[in-house]
Amino acid sequence: MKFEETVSHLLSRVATAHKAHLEKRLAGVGLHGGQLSVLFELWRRDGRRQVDLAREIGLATPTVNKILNGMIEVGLVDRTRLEDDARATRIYLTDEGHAIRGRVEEVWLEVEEELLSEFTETERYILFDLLTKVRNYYFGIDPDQTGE
Amino acid sequence: MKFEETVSHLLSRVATAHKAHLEKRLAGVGLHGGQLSVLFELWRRDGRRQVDLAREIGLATPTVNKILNGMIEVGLVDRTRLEDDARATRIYLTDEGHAIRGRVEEVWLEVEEELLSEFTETERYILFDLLTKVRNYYFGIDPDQTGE
DNA sequence: CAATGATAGTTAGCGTGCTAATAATAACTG
DNA sequence: CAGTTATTATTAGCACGCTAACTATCATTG
Repeated sequence: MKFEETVSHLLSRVATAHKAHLEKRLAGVGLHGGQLSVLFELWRRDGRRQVDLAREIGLATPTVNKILNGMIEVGLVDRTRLEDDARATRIYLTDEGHAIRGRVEEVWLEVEEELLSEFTETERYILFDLLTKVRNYYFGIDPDQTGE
Repeated sequence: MKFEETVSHLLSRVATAHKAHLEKRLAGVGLHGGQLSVLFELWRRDGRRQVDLAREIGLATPTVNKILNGMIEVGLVDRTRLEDDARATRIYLTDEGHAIRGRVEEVWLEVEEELLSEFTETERYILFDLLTKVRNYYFGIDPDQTGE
């Protein structure tokens, strides 16, 4: 059997390569990959609970917790306890968390453009469309029916 | 700016979701994701040096080293020192390393079919083609010219 | 209102990826 | 052939993803 000719194998290779590539580029603005995925969500809406962030990003809560600890250390976000629910916390962007957005967008556009330069206009559209389908496939799977 | 509408962001989401999905499926045959990528390469050709495996798979040598240590522990491969070069080692599949192949192929076909069931015949071909382009983009970048 | 169950965050521990730094050996060069 | 350079494997240490297990709190229900 030729594993190399499967979409799954291709996806795996592309996945790690893409992540490694992003990591290198983000180093220029002092960010890590995981931090960026959280920032994307916080830039959309501030002051949410960790569990809500995690669900939206599609990561496990311990993963988000660890990433947030790192972000608090470098001063990108603050963690505030809720008054009406002592279990939960709200995550707020600091001034630095807001300020870094411009630089990140620059890098992001560069990365996107460099990657897309390999493709024609039509291919870009199709690639986006097909990847969206793959994403929906994974995030559409009901977690309760995932296991056996 | 809408990060969600970039291919890079889509790729990131799909990347982690796909890897997590693979990991769950592979648990059924007692394998981890990294081990599988090494197995793919060893099934193609046995008895290669770690550095050659790493280059072919597209991983850093310390990463491959760690994965191999785990595989030796569970008895999938053996590590042999070269006689004519005391620095290098050769990695050989054990009987178990060969034997597991059938079960892995079954799982692999399942995963592939389930994912592809979302797509038409034409879309599958295009998806494979576009992902191949992305892979070539990342692995075609000359490491010497990567930096600034 | 006491007991039970659900929820939020955290800790511990593992596998996978990286870079930087070491040690040992091979290869090359003056 | 002595000294430098290059190569191979390894170690240490970090980020990121997961599950399992724990604590604290809230909600529900007897």
